[in-house]
Amino acid sequence: MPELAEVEFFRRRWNPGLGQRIVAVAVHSRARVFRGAPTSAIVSALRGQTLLSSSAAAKHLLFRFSGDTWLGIHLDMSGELLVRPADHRPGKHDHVVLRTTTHALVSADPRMFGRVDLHRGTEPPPWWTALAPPLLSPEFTATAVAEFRRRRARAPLKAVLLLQERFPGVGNWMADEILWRAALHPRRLAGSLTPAEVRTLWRECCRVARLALATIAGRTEADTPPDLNVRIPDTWLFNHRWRDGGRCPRTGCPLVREEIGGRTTCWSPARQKLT
DNA sequence: GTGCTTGTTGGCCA
DNA sequence: GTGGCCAACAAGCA
Repeated sequence: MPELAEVEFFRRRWNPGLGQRIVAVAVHSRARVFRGAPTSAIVSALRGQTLLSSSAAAKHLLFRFSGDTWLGIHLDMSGELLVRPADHRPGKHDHVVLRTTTHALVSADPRMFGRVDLHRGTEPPPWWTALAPPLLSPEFTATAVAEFRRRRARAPLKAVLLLQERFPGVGNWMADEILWRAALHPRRLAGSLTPAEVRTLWRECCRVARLALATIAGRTEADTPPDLNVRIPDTWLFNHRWRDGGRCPRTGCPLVREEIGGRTTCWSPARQKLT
């Protein structure tokens, strides 16, 4: 589920642990999420350390602890971070539980496509520094989008927007939202865009990232993912994309769903033309 | 039981 | 070498 803004939302969920000492660590030792780091190393590295800060970038989370210890979490499709009372008993899908004296910081992931990584050192791990510049950074320019489009000229726009090396944090629904706002058909080949269309695409990438962060990342702790749709205005494609018989909020015409680039894609034929 | 699922990766192929 | 496409990963839900 989590894309850019949802990842940021989950990052904030662990804020009650900031500045707190981890008094105990519980892990689900056989879970697939630990394929990047042995659970014994995670337990011994984090126990007794203090959570100093956290960051979210693209679909990744990085938590910095004292003792030059870092915990990376990728939530992938079904991961979620939670805060529970200190005496929380781990459920079936709670793979990491970091206990402070007041809270339990929980990382859960039913499908286990996500991963948990441990890093030791004064600097953040290499995979973190190698992430593409965020959509809202000065490095994410219309020129960079134009250059990338030239390299991926023969791929449909939908598939191109999902490439994290240029559009970090963009997932399925964000890609559809961006193309819908830019009035570009998801099947258009990236190489076919005019310079003006490239600029529009870039602008809508930034706009959707900003809107998503403002709307989703700032939700309160009481909000849970099933309530997500409630908070999102009906003027977005988001609220209509999965509903059978959904209609385009701008034209009122029926929406279409089809697989493009290997992913279910929703668009408004009245607004997004192929030619 | 069947058929879906908002992500990523590696292997295959053009 | 580059880039597009697909299956696989695993569990829950309708």
